[in-house]
Amino acid sequence: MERLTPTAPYDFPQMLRRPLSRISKAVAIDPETASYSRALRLPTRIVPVTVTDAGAVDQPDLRLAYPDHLSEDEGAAVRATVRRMFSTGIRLDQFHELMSATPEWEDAMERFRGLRPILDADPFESMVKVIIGQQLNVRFAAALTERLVDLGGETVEWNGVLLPVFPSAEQVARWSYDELQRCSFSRRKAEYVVDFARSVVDGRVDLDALWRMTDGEIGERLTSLRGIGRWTVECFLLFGMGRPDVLPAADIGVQNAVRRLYGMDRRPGEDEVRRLAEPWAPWRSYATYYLWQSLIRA
DNA sequence: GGCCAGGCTAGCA
DNA sequence: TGCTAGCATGGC
Repeated sequence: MERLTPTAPYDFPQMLRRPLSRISKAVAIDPETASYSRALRLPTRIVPVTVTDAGAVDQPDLRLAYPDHLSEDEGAAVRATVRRMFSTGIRLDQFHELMSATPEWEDAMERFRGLRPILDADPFESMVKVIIGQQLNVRFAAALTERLVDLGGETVEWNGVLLPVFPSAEQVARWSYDELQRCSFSRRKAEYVVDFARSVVDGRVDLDALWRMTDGEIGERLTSLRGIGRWTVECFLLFGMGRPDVLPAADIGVQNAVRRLYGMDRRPGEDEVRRLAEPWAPWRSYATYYLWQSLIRA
């Protein structure tokens, strides 16, 4: 058991009550004990991890457990991944300070105090989930993601439980479009997902290289692939790369949430959202996440 | 039953 | 560059 020492405020129980789209079969959440378990895919092996919090919002005590037979390098990789996924290095107090200057945000900032997104474990998984989420209601998107995990069929044993593992790019690349269509994927969505996996496997897309790129460079690289547009890249930057200042201003959900928060009589357009959001920089990703939350927990 | 959902592509002006 | 039809499916 290792301590992860995030900065306060940090509301772990609230983070576990996430929007449906971020929950898949590959993640086991126990609300009773406030614990989060899943398998991580390292280059060398699959590693199950469990994260718990024995503290409170203003004194978080986040802890990480994983099997003790890992090498030093593997342990370091697991710790780095979990720290990134659980946003332990983010100074959320600065975000709260910034947004508290806007009266429209007062209620949301109080309700969501300490809330951070739980990011995806790796870029491949993230992109696949975002492509699945295009233009679909979140519930159905979550169901499709579960079927994808089922199709992979891989599990790892951890504390007496079998944890399903999100399929690798190599696995998905071998599937046919038909296989995904039988899981209720549209033909196009099946093509987008499988083709993306194939471009990762054959090296046309270097996911590791993305970490060293700017948001703009990542967008340029990824939107050149069929099925990946601006919205998809923005969500990928948010949930896959953990970039802090992304604003999907064309997103219907963001527009609906802004409309409600600001008491508008119609849905604002992309430009209007962008203008309104200027003062939220450099925290526009967190503002976006809180807006989505406000829709789900209305 | 119809409209909508945390869009994208291809085709056209 | 900017607009639009078509896509596919489940939720409500």
